[in-house]
This record gives sequence, structure tokens and C-alpha cells, in this order.
Amino acid sequence: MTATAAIARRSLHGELVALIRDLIVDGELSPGTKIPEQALCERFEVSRTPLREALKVLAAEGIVTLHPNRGASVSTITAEQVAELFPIMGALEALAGELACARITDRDIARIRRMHDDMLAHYRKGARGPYTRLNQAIHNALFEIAGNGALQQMYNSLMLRIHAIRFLARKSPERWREAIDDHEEIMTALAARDGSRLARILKQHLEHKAAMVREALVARRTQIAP
Amino acid sequence: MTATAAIARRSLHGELVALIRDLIVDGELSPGTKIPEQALCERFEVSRTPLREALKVLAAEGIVTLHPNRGASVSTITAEQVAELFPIMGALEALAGELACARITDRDIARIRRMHDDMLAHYRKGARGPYTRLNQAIHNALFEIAGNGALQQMYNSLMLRIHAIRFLARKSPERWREAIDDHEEIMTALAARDGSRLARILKQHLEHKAAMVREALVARRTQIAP
DNA sequence: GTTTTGCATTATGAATGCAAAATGCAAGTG
DNA sequence: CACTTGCATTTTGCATTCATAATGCAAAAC
Repeated sequence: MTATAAIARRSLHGELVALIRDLIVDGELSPGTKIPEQALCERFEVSRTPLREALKVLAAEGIVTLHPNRGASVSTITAEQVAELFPIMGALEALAGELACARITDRDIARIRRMHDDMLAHYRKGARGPYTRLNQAIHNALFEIAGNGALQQMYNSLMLRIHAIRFLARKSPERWREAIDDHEEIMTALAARDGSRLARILKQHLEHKAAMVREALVARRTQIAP
Repeated sequence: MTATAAIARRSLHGELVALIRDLIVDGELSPGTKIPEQALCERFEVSRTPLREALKVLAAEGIVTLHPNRGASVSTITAEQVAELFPIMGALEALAGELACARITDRDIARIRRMHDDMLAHYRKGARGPYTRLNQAIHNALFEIAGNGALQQMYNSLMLRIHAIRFLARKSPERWREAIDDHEEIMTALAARDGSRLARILKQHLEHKAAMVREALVARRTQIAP
């Protein structure tokens, strides 16, 4: 025999990393929340050692912050950090678009076109939830088609870090319209397999997203401190 | 008083992360080397718990690979991974260049020009070591001027991951000449504060680097299996 | 009434202990 | 002689334990 499929090696701390990450993604642990070790130990029925290892890993990923001798908490994000991360995501998406254009099949184009049309339908209905889901699906599909695993991983990691802003992603109608326009252009460039154009559009699309978040942050600030 | 400087909080595992990372960077632990916990515990005079935590973090960073139940080893890198990482580094450098152009001062330009000239002098003398050092210093300076901490961190992290190829970075004279030409163009675009042009050149520069590494890898392969 | 100080409680950091898995080696088998 | 098989040793994963720093609260001082 030539290649035996390596049996799945499990490690408790690895499971915990995934588990806690899900907890954060699903919003059960919201940004800023303290993470008491003991409580999670009881919840998952493990001892503190693997749990602590998991927290260290999540801290390295940036979604958990460790306060030496004072425990861990779910990372919060500042406007400054958002301002730093969005351009990076823009650069990565641009690269993904470029790579995707070089590899995309007609079948893939048709598939994304379907998602795009679905998304438009939800936009017209004003259905934010399904719209967002399809929006993300399209962006994910781009990364998959790009076929660069490391790139996809880095992007996902960044998405996780800015996850904290999800709850304030209340686009204004103008910004939403803008996003739709961007997506139309994305579809066109993708169908034409015009990599450099798609890259440019995606970068700009992310700049628009960043502007949207900035507006939301400002709105929120004024709301909190009247 | 308004702002007391928070006293430096130390954590053993944090120290160990830095320490082991240095060991790897300095080449004391070369890629593929197994990392026996006990040996390092004795070397650093710590117990296994913090050391294991440190290894988990380094694994999350990608420079250490964990083999469940079989210990850890310094990550090796395949040609495929190099092919995935270089385009990402290209995208990040391009972004750094663009941001740097928007913020660079005349003083900074003069400083980089000096480094550039020094580097050229070393090139003419054929001094690879000092050349490489200045080359890296220039790229680092670009990231610093760009002023995006997250970007710099991600780039450094990637540099660490491809660190394994450092020993085979034997440029052919043609490739070296090519790199010099790239750097001349980089200086020109930087002095003109032409962000998009600098971005394009940096991306291309990284493509050249990738090609160089690919050649070195091929050469090495044929050398090993004659 | 507000602030400060001391102590008890709790939580975190690190070390040790124990069970399970992997490794190495020698003896056995074809 | 090559290849497996069984056992002793080593290594790793996790639980538990011990030490230390932080937190909360009540009493004392201003």
C-alpha cells in the first residue's frame, strides 16, 4: 500500500479551541466577557490544563486576550484596529479575486451568479439576514476557487477578529446600494476573468465596508455619549 | 495622576514563546528537528506545563508542528507552501508600500535612500550577508513607515514561517541583478510617492523572489536525487 | 459619609503525579 | 536473512495539587 490515510488524531486542547471559538462566533461569549476557567472546565468537563492551553492558542489567534494573573476575556476591537484590519482584508480579497480569475471554471461562474441573483432578491426584499449569509458565501467561494489554503486561513482568522463589529453592521440604504453596485461589478469582472480589475473592485469594496463600519462606530459613539 | 505606566506583567509561557522562537530563528533548532519537552524543560529550568503552553502558541503561529501523542517539531516548509505564501507576502508588501507612500516624509526617503545606496555598494562587492541585512532593513522600514501594526505583525509572522528557506537563498547572478533593478524602481516610486506604482513593483519583486526560491528548490531536489 | 486598610476568599500560574500511547530493541518466526 | 511480535522504556496528555497574586468585604480612620 502506498498511502494510508492518517487516522484522525484528537487532542483535548484542540477540541476546546474549536469549541470555545464557536462559542465566541455564535455570540454566546460576547466581546469583553471575562472567561472564568473554572466555569468552562465544568461546562466541558475537562480539567484546567487543556483549557488553559486552548486559551493560549486563542490568544495567539487574537480572539481572546490574556490579562496575566487576571484571567482571560473575549477580545474587543477598537476603531483603530478596524482601521488597520480592513485594508489588510482588502489586500487579501484582492489577491483571492485575482487568483480566482485565473482558475475559475464556467461552472463556478454559473454557481456564483446564482448566489449573486439570490442575494439580489433578498436585497430587494430587504432581508438582511439571508442577504448577509449569501454575501459571505460568495466571498468564501472566491477564496475556495482561488485555491490558496494559507490565504483562506488568514482571511478567516481576520474575519474572526473583526467579528466583534458584526452587531453594529447596520448599513445605511446608500451604503447597502453601494455594496450591491460593487457586487454587480464583481460579477462582471469575474465573468470576464479580468483578474486585475476584480482585484481593484474588491479592494474598493472593502474600503466601502470599512467606511460603513466607521460610520456605524461614530453613530454608536454619539449615541452612547449624548 | 492621570496615567500610571502599567507594570510589566510577566508570564513564564510568554517568555518561553519568545525564547523558543529565537532558538528557531537563530537556527539552533532547524526545521524538522524534534522538540523533546523534557530536554527544553531542563535547559530553561521550567516545568512542562508552561513549556507545553508555549509550544501550543508557537504551533498556532505555524512555526512549530504538533504531532498528537508524538511530540512537537520545528515546522518544515514544502514547495507548495512557499508557492502559497509568497503571493500573500506580495499582497501585504504591496499594501505596505501604498500606505508608506501616503505617509512618508522627506527625511524617511533620505534614510531609505542611504540604506539603498549602502546595499548597492555591498552588491558590487558581492557581499551577500550585509546585502541581505540591508535588504531586509529596507523592507522593514517600509512597513514601519506604513504605520499599520497589524500588517507588520502578519508580515513578520509570514517571514518566520518561510524562514526555513533561508539557507537555500542562493540567488543566481541574473536573479540578483533582477532584485537590484527592482529595488531601483522601488526607490524611484517611493521618492515620487507613487503608491500604486510602488505596490505593483513590490508585488512583482515578490514574484521574482518566489521564482528564485522555486529555482533553488528545484536545484536542490535534483541535487539530492541524482 | 467617604476613604483606606487588613484579612478572608477566590482565581490564576506553575509543578507534580499518573495513565495511556508511542518508541526501541530483542527474540522469535517464516 | 528479512520481517514480525512482545515487552521494557520513554514520552506525551491530562488531572491534581501547591503557591501566589487578585478580589471582595468589613472594620477602622479621617
